[in-house]
Order: sequence, then structure tokens, then C-alpha cells
Amino acid sequence: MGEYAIVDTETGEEVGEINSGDVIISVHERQRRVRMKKEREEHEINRYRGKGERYIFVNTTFDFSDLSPSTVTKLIYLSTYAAYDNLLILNAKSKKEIKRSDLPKILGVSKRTSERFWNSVKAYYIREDEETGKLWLNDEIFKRGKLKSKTAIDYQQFYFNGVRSLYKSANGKNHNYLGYLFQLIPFINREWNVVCENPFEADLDNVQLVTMKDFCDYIGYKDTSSISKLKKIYDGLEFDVNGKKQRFCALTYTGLDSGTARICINPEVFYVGSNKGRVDVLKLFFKE
DNA sequence: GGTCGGACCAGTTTCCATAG
DNA sequence: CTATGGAAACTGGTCCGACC
Repeated sequence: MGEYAIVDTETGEEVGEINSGDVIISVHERQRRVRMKKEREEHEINRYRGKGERYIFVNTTFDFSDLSPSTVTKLIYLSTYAAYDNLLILNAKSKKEIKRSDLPKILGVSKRTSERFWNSVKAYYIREDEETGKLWLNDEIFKRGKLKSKTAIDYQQFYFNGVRSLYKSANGKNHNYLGYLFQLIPFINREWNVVCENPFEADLDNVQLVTMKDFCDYIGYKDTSSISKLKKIYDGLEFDVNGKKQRFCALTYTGLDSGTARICINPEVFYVGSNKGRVDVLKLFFKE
């Protein structure tokens, strides 16, 4: 059902329509995505792997922009329940499959909210086996286990422990803010875990960092008057790492202007770069 | 100029009623 | 009984004005 028409202001002719759920991105934004796709094809990386931790790869050519931020967060969290064949199971030992009716309990939301979540992911992101009720993640987006190195550059690596701990310690209202950053995964630098314009640049001098002001643009904030609120919220997003509290992301800035702050994501949640030493240094920023 | 905080509006979530 | 629609409550974003 069309809710709004797109009309040529000169001829008055109707040239298209906008439906509920459609997403509008600017020409500038679209050009950058095209450019980044090209960059991706020109780079490859050697992957650093964490100490026997479980993780899932998420295809970064998908930015989940057709989902609401809180839905993205739920989906990423749910993906940590995937087995190696992308079947969703409660835990690795019991192999008990997750059914649609289990979702409210796992996601920690009401039945109705779970139903709405399901309605937005069922078309593409998660497949339900009609006979058995088993749930499968779309393997174009999610992959567990080994990747062929040829395509490795296209994936971000999420750690189960970090994502789960983060999801559980952020109460429901903060799931939106987690989602904002999950949606920016295509813009996160592979080596340094900072939000930036050129995510494949390994040389720190050349990384074009994104400021809080740019971040507001990306996530659709109309002005920058909420930066200080955003800062407080992201500073307050803490989760448990081996018994110690850590921040989800670090906002670093020089001087007094927080509008120029840069955003760096805690590598305990996701990290795909190659250099373990860099990761360890990054971790310093997330301590209490 | 920038930051902060309150008021208002819009979007989300929950709860309940109703249909199937 | 489950699935869906809608009202009410709640949360988050914008606007705007006060205060550095």
C-alpha cells in the first residue's frame, strides 16, 4: 500500500511512491557505500583470532538499514545462539533447537514484542522450517566457523561472550543505542575498531575518523543538541568482561569540544583485524 | 558560541480485547 | 487456544530557552 507519492515538482507527474518501512538515504550516502564496496574488493586481511572464544561472522555488506536499531540488536544477540550450520540452538551441549515460541524468553521481551521482532526478520534474516519449527540464520549474512579467505574482508567478527554480556547488561531502552553502532558496522575500521570513513585503511595516519557530529548525521539525528545526552548514554553502556566492568565504546576527544569526539568500539564485542598487540592497547580505553 | 535541562511530540512496548 | 489489532503507558528525540 502506497502511503506517499513521489511527484515531479515541474510536471506534477507521479514518478513513484514511498511505503511504510521504506528507508531513504541521501545521494552522498549511497555514493559512499558504492565506493566502500569497491574498496572492499581491493583489500584482504589476515585475521586475528581470539583465544578459543566462540564467535560468528557477520557480512558487512549488509547494514541492516531496513530494520529498526533495536531489532538489529536483538538479531545480533540471537545470532550468538547459532550452531556451526546456522541452526539456532539453546546451548552447544544439549543441542536443543530454539523455536519461535522460545524467543520471548531468550530475548527478554514480551510475547507481543517478540512477535513484532519475528515479523520484521522472518522475510530475510531468519528462516523457519515449516515442519519442525527449527530456526536458521540466513547464511548469506551470518557464518560460523571458517571463512574462505577470499571473502574474509566482507565479514565482521562478533564474540559470543561480549555480545551476550552486553545485551543483558543494557536494559531494553538502550538496545536502540547498541543498534545504532551495529548498523554502522560497515564503517568500522578493521584494524582499529574506530568508526571512520575508510574502514580498510590499516595506517593510522590515514584513517578518516568520524566525529560525534557525523555520527548524529548517520543515525538520523536532526541536530547536534543531543550530543551530550548521547555521550552520557554511551559512557553508561557497560558490560561484564571476565568479572570486570568495561564500556561498550570509548568516546575520545581532545580539548573541550565533545562534538569532535571519535568513537571506538570495545574489541571484546567484535574485532576483525589482524594485530593482537593493537587490540591489547585498545582495551586500555575501556577499563573503568 | 556551546552546554544543559525541561516540555512536547512521536515512536515503541506492553497489555488487553477480540477474531479466528 | 493462538494470532492480531488497538489503547495506554512509556521512552526517546527535537525544540527552545536559560545559563555559562
